[in-house]
Amino acid sequence: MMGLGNNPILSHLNQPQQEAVSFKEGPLLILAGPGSGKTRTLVYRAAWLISQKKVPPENILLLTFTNKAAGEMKTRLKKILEDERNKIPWAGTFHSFCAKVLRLDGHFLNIPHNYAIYDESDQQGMIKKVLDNLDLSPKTYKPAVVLNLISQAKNEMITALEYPQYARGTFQETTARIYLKYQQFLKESMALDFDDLLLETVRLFQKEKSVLQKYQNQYHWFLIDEYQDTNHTQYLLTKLLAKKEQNLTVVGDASQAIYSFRGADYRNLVNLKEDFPQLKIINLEQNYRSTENILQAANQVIQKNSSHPILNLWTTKKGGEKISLYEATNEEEEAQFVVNIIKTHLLSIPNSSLNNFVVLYRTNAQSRIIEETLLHSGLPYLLVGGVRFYERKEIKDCLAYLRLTANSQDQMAHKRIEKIGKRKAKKFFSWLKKKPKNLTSLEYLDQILVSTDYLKAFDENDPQDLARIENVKELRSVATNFPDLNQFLENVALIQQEYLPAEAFEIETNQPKSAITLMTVHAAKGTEFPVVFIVGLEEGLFPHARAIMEKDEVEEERRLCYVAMTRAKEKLYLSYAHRRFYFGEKSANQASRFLNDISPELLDVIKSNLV
DNA sequence: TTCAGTCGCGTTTTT
DNA sequence: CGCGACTGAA
Ligand SMILES: Nc1ncnc2c1ncn2[C@@H]1O[C@H](COP(=O)(O)OP(=O)(O)OP(=O)(O)O)[C@@H](O)[C@H]1O
Repeated sequence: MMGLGNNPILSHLNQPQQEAVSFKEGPLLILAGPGSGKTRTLVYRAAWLISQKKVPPENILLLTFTNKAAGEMKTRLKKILEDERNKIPWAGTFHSFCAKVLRLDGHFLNIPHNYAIYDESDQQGMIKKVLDNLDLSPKTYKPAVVLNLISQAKNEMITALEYPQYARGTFQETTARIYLKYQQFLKESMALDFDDLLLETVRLFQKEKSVLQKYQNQYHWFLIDEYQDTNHTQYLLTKLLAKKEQNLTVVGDASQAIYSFRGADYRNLVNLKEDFPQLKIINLEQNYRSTENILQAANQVIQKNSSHPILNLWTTKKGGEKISLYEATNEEEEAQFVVNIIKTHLLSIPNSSLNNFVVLYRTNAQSRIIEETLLHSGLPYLLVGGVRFYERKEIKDCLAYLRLTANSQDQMAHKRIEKIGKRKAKKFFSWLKKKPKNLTSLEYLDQILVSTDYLKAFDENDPQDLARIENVKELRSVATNFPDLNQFLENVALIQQEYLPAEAFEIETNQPKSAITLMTVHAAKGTEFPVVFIVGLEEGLFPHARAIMEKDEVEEERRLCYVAMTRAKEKLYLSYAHRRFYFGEKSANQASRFLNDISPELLDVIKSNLV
């Protein structure tokens, strides 16, 4: 046998990475900081299993944090496996996996195969309906707040029937009543919300051993990324699935846990030790992404946290450029600074691509001013997240028709169709009555568009209407990729903000267009860019005002800042504005506490010259 | 049934 | 400030 280092797969990895990739069997936890190659190791491990250990790809389950990340991992895996006619393992989020399981085997829990998946706005609509039904005011019982409590309960596997036991105080007691009715309405609608997907799958596995066995026999190897951001139900799923074969590889970093607001708990990482006593832990300490200066500054920020371990990192990229800090007078000037710097970069490095730049911010609202300034300068940008494609009126209208076509009990889709217009609804329902069976998603969509005269109301000369027509066309092109209607709707529900508009790609090459990326820090998880801007580093914004009361929440903001900084490979720009419009009011802000934690030698401070 | 105008509320972060 | 939800007029 040849030495491990000569192996075509292992030769691209350092020593501890090789150890992880070629780890024989049993539970394995890779704990490592940002840029140390965790994701890379996971991909190579899958490749190793397939090409060296001859594990059939269909026996491997790859779970990621977003479906986009799953897509990227599949692409990288294909590249590594090259000409081998290997298939690629199934890869997706916990939610997608569960959706698939319930589609197939949900009937054991009386979940029909054509169940609907309710997103945030469907959930809110449902809660409003419940409040109406129980004669409660949506002012006292804000749907978002109630939903948050219900979601927390579901994360802990507490059902509507059990919730009253745990409810404390009038608000929670009323929430218990709402929760019960909410579940009843969901059931009537044959619908599940996001949390239900996880919870019901756990219930299914616990209740119906034969189903669990079926999946345990199908999957023998489990590879899970970003484990620090899993919640309790996801932990239970991991345990149930991997218990039998024990071949579990998990990667994570507590310092990058940023989703606790959604029930995630980084302690799931160490909890694995209890449920998998054989657990082997491997640390990766070499960072391949950032310069020494960037790593040092990021480390100075995260060092203030005391609740979780902070993993060591080193790099061979000694020194590097200093971190620039810009103190702007207001948010307009801050945005102008970003644009000016990018322009300067482009001039000094003629062929440098706009894809090298990312602008990160704490809240979505901050993107507006950056967008406006970029638009004004003529520089193309790509907004990740933001007003999502699937949230546009015309798209939601089309989807409501399709949803009711798939599942006639879907109350929220029904309500929306009524709201679109009585006349169109009438036409739609008469079509639905004699609706042909077994058409493709696209055929259904086209028949609906024709029978409701949906596009007739739009005026092609009105640019806004034209955009709507274009959007519907784009929906048609997405539909061609998912001929099965249930799968199409499932994909739409689970992809949500991950969807990139077609205009983001070059027509001929299908490569992403050259553009500056704009996104929230949360959305930036797992990415890397040569040049990173973090804007709005002000007390009250980052850390956010709603997170500065509790120690745990401040620590999470700090981790968020750490994640943001460690996205940068070569150059990091930090900025804040002394004054900023907040809800239409001007407010004065101090520099973020995180900036004070970075030692001055690492910083190059640029003061606004326009004061 | 539709649309224009007003009010009020909100911004953390998202599968 | 900007958007969505609601209301009243046609
Ligand atoms: N052994 C290696 N040789 C060369 N490059 C490497 C090696 N390991 C990792 N890299 C590179 O380092 C960068 C970071 O890797 P990766 O994204 O896998 O890290 P990560 O630990 O998952 O980061 P994060 O925690 O931020 O998601 C990538 O560009 C990757 O290609």
